[in-house]
Amino acid sequence: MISLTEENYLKALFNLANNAGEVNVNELSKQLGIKMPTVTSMMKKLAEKKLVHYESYKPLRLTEKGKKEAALVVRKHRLTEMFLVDKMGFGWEEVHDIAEQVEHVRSTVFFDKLDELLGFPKFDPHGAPIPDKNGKLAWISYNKLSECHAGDIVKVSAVIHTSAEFLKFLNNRNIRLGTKMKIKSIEPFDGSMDITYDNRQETFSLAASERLLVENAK
Amino acid sequence: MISLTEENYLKALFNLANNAGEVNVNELSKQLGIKMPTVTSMMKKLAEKKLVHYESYKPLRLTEKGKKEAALVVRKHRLTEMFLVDKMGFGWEEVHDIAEQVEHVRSTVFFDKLDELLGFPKFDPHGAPIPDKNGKLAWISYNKLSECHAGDIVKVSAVIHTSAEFLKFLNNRNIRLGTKMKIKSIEPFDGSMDITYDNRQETFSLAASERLLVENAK
DNA sequence: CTATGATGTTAGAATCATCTAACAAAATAT
DNA sequence: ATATTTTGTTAGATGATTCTAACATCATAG
Repeated sequence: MISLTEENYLKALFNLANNAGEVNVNELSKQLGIKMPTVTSMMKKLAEKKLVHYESYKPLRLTEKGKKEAALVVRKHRLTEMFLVDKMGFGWEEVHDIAEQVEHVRSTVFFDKLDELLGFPKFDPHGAPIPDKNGKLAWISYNKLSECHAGDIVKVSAVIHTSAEFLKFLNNRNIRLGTKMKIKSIEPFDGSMDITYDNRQETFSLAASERLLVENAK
Repeated sequence: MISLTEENYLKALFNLANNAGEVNVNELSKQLGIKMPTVTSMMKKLAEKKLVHYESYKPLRLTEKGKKEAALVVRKHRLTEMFLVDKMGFGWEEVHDIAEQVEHVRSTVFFDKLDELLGFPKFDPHGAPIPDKNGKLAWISYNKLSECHAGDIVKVSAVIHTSAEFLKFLNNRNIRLGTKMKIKSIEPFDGSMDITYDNRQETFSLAASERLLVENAK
């Protein structure tokens, strides 16, 4: 049995993992708001349970089992977010904190029902993919807006590290998933971008353009 | 701040309280599946927090503050049950365990939204009244079916101590809230009742008739 | 290539919710 | 009215999750 606390560590590991699947103790500690020594001891415990590969002074990695369990928590989180937005009428900036709580409900039927009522969605309201019941994730490789070039025409596909502040920033500018935009120019000094979309003109800082995932829109 | 554990104790006290508002340590212990010494120490803690009146060897009573907090937990539970049945399509016998988990979500907006989507219901799927946002409960005095007499015509209004087994028992006999029934006769030996409704004829044991609350239906 | 700062670990303590064993009070039955 | 059973309390221990203080290792900037 995986406790609520353990679920939170697994989810954080899953979300923080880089391409190599590695996470530092320090990062994890900051993400969870829990001191490093506590994290270390929890990692030892999760290693005992074969959920994490742990070696002193080495980066943390989820085992296959750990990845699956983590993905199932993420699944519950994202299904919940989707339900809150689609069926209950919440804004995409409001749902993270609520889903953070609902995700710990232990009832397979409950989440199966959410899934069914939503028509088995593949992505959550922020464009993040929803793992399937086996913890498998259909990865689609979007590009960061920040890595695009002047003249590119792209479509907003997902948002990363979604904070309520950033989502409100997007709401204020009327940007949502699917918004098609053209990159007018990029300021070499600080990487800020001039963008046009929907007859609007906005300038995005690098901080913003790094958090928007886009697809080519011809 | 009231912990999840404390919420469970408060809710159990609320549900078990007799007319005088009293609950024994032993009852509470059985209800929660927690040993008596643990209950005693939690009662001292809740007394510190002014949520319970506690005196050694005396029955337990919620304070006014405790009653309000307990009612707010019950409110969350019953709103959730209502939502699960009305908006998500669960059967009334399935929802208790799920609601038991969802009720601990800490988000006022979430439950306000449930309330709104449900049209501010006054009763849950089992006929139990839903406390308002101030913890106030519109008590309606139904009668137990077991206290009715031969010849009475009554309408099922609520179900008490709803266990999944009892609710399935009712489902199997096609009994739901609003079912109108006539008491044909009562067996003096064991209190079992012969009942007719919807062109059916059934015999109810005392155990069953004590758990159905009814209103006079002329 | 060492000094310094950042990162990670160990040791020990605190808090919460739980338990068992032993004792005490209250209720009940003879 | 005493013995027995039921109910309730005290004392002390356990496991989970967290902390702080002190120490160890790693990474890096001179």
